[in-house]
Amino acid sequence: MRKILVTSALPYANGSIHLGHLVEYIQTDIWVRFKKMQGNEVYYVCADDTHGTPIMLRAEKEGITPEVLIKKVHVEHSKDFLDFFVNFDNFYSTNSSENLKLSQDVYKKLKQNEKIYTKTIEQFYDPAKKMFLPDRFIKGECPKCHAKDQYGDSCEVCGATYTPTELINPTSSVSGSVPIKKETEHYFFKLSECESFLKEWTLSGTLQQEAANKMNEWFKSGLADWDISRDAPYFGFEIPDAPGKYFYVWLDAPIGYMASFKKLCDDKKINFDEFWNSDSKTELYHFIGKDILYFHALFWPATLKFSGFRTPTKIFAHGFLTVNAEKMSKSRGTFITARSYLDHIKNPDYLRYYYAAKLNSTMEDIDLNLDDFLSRVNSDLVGKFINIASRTSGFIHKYFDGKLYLDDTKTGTEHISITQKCKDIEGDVKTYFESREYGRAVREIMRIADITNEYVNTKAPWILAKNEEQQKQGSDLHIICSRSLESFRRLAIYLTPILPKLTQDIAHFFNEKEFKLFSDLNKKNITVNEYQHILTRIEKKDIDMMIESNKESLNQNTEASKESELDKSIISIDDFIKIDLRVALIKDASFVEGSDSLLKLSLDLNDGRLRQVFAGIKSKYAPEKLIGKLTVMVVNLKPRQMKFGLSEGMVLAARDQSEGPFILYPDQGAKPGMRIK
RNA sequence: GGUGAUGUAGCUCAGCCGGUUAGAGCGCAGGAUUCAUAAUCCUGAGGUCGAGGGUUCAAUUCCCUCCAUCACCA
Repeated sequence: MRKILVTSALPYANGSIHLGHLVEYIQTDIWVRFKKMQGNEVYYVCADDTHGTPIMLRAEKEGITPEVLIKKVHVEHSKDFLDFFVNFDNFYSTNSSENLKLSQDVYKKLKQNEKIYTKTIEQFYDPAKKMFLPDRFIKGECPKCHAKDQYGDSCEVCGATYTPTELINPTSSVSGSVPIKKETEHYFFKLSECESFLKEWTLSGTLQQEAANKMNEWFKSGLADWDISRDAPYFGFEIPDAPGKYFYVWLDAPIGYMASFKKLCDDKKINFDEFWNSDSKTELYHFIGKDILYFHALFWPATLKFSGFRTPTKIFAHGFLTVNAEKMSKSRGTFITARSYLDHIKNPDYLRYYYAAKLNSTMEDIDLNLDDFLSRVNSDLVGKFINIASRTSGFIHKYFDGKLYLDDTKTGTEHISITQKCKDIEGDVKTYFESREYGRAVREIMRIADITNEYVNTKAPWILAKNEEQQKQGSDLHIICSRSLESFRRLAIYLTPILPKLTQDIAHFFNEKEFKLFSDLNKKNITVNEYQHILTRIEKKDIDMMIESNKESLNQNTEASKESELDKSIISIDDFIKIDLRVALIKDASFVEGSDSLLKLSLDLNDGRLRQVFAGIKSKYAPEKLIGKLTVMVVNLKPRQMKFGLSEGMVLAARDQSEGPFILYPDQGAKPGMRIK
């Protein structure tokens, strides 16, 4: 009997659960149900991740406190999980007294172990809002490709990564004001000192091969210390003895696993220390998405290790969900929330089945192909699996009072072999569940469902039933239908971790409350109720409507974002003023040797020096025609080193695809050096 | 840009350490059957295993290059 604690990653309390989240919760829930069916002592905990700037700002925007916001979201999330049969033993919140205490304890121990230090760093600060800004709340021009409106950490256009300080013309997306750089003291965790421990830990079978490879990459580039503090205002936990300093959300989030479990322990009288002491003999598994591997495979074990707790037994990372082979998209209607699925498709077991059929133990992405989803669920579950009961139980009920006949001593081997085939796959199915190769498990189970259908077909009980002799106890008719239904029951038990609701209905059909343990497989006296439809097919129109409604509800957003795109192309007077346009006298102009298009201009702004500008106007203007004329020049353009020399600005000229360039001349009276605005 | 992963029949995927005519489910075509929610069963068509090189007696399977897609870059 093993003692196991399992977690799924904490959903951020800033948005709804969607089908992408559900890959992980369903994957974990299947595993937990499986381990419980084996009779192990298993606890599955999770919590809302409630801290951080985005929560704080969203609450403010909605005109409520963060506490009210996260409570609202917690209710919503809890309902979603419940309705998808994600069976947490406790679904808690990181904003709990348990988490506060544990976070501070962990921190104090890290400090005692000299793993914490402070350092003054320079960060962007929003002077209007009086707060420091996380990278993603600063927008500006990419320093590499000069794409506008990029986040403070990376450019979505060219993919460059940088620090917010490198952005050109940064603005705060909180207040719109120009952020200033400001010094502040931050608290750091000495991750760099944990390298040897982490190498040992991550490379000792705690991670999937691919994840371990990823770790190696990170080790190669060296581990940087981890900034664990944020300045007020911040929605989170204050750092002990550090007024105005808060734990960065990623510090207290994983501790939320412990806190959620602590609450469960207090409620259910479970020994918390047995699971978390450094010498714990229990097992601890974290299911996560591959995107947060860094936090769970580096920070988290290091934090635990150096605060005196046990480290995770294994980290199970999975890939992302795509819908119809593409990233979930709001405009395509494939950004589907859990609630929207429930509203339209209704039965969560369909999705659980489909995910299970595609899940494996790797970090590969999985695809929800909606056409495939429809046909797979309908043909596997309804046509193939449920059909076994549907086509045979009528005879059992009609002639044999609902009782199955499973006496091996009076049954021919060809019939027994159906039972045997079910038994044969039991070991493999369990191994596949254990190793999270659910797709293989499903394939095996469905293979036997096929064999059972073939068996029924070959034996044609409907023909036998016409013979009165066959309507007696122990007849071939009785045997065939009994063996088929027993096979059906066994397969249902195998499928129980995946399909909790459907298999519970099947249990009821067999006059049982539920399939609780794999030992239920050995039940001898099996009876069936009259068969009623347990499962209906998915209808194409429901899927279509789901997509359509997600499009609809998001069209407004799309339109809003289109509008803001337009807004973005409009610049303020302040932006325009930044361009220093001046009247310039062309003192000299000449051809440039080696260039087909350029003229070299010498421009006078009446400020005591001449500026050299290269202009691509050779095709239209002879140098001598230009000398002595006035034109318009951008003065404060960053000088650019060209092959022929430094160009200190540009002159303006009009052109389109077929004509031009035509340079600009100011009206009479304008003088060199005059500002144009 | 760097790193990693993926690319096998219309669709979704399996193919371990290289070895005879490359597999499954779904879909499709033809047939059978009527117990079952037109479900089931049988038969069949469909793939130059992303492209090009290389290693080898032999490569979908190993190596290199390229192309495409995806992810990560704290």
